[in-house]
Amino acid sequence: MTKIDKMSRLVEKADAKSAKRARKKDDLADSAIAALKQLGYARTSLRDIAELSGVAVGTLHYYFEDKVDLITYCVRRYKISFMKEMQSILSDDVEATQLAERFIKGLSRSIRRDAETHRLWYDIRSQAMFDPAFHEVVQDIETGLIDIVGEFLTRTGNTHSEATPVYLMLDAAFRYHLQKYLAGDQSMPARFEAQVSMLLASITAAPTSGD
Amino acid sequence: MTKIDKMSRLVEKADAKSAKRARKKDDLADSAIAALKQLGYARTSLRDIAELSGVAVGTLHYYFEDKVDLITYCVRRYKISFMKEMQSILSDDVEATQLAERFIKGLSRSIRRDAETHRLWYDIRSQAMFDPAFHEVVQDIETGLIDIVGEFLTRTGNTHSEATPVYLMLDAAFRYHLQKYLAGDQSMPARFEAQVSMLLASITAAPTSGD
DNA sequence: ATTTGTACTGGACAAGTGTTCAGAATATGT
DNA sequence: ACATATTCTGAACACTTGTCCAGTACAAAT
Repeated sequence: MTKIDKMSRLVEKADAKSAKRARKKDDLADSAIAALKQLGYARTSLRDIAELSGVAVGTLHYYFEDKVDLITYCVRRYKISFMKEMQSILSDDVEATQLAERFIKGLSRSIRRDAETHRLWYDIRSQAMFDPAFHEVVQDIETGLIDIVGEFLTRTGNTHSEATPVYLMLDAAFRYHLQKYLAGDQSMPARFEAQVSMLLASITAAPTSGD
Repeated sequence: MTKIDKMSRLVEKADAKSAKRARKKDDLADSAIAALKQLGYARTSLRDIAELSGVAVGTLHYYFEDKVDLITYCVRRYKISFMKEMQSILSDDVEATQLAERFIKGLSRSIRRDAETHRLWYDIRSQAMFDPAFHEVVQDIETGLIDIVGEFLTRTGNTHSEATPVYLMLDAAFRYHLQKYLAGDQSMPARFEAQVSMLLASITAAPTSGD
């Protein structure tokens, strides 16, 4: 066995180790998300998470630096999976009008299915206004979301509309209907679809100048 | 002195009492707001507030039921003063285009001047997604804000636009630029004005159907 | 079989939390 | 002047918080 063989062996081992560690970390994150989406950032303690994960509190600190690290990891993880879902809709090979419909339907479905998880995002985004420790996650995720909206606009032939204002509009509507839905109003996902369709039509109809 | 005179005296006294108590309560609330706008809901303790107010912790409980009562009182107090400010702009006797300009300027000025206080609103609104104790304040304030937008639309001759979607748009833009402003970008209030002017133009240009 | 390293435990710690309440201080009414 | 009511205090209470770390369990390599 050559020296290089030995080295590559060691590298493989190390990779397998860190892969296993990463898997476990994600498992813990998933349990943490389940806890966080019920109580929110401030009211969920590490003990709550540990209990729900079936591990000791110390284990959480073994995989995550501190509470902020754990929470940001969770938010990132969830929001990225949501963004991938939206991306996959955008990669569908359908015409513009159908794509818009599918996109909006995807969002309203997400309100119905993952309302509790989404509120965690709004929670952290608000925290970021007070705690710079959350600036980076929020910035990253928000940039990603704007990118998706930009791609959506390109795909639907609205190259003259900017991504940011349209994202803001979608985000506002999403948040508002999510809030009402969580408060018990079952009609909100449908209303969301109607309102967004309308707004999207009026915004993309008129050309907007850049800044 | 008649019986009725005596009674009305007592009533006066009682009124003066409760008026004084109300004044003190508002004083405490103002101090509390000063503390809350720095740290946010979850991270501000009653001791922080008491210290900044120059009273003992017990005094806070003498005027407010509990922490939630105190916080909701503060948010309401601040947000109502903000709404009055906006209302006063709307009562100016100027033509439609000028009014729109003033209104937007009023909002961007509020970002500059009261950024830290506004984030408290977004904080509580997010908390409401988890804690029903905040549902009422959030609902009340949001209804008030939508009313103001409705009045604004009427005054600017946009009777065909609905208040809610326009509020959502304004809120989203406000929040977004506030967030960036708090993160250090000084150019945000100006950008906010530009973007809102643009969006308002495109939204109010196209008629929207009601639901 | 023994060493070495990783994975995990759970008790201890110091610092906080909201809330309560007996009692002191102050104001009010007579 | 006195008595009554209101306003305010701050120590005490019972809990919770994130973090740390000595020690255990387990796996892998020699």
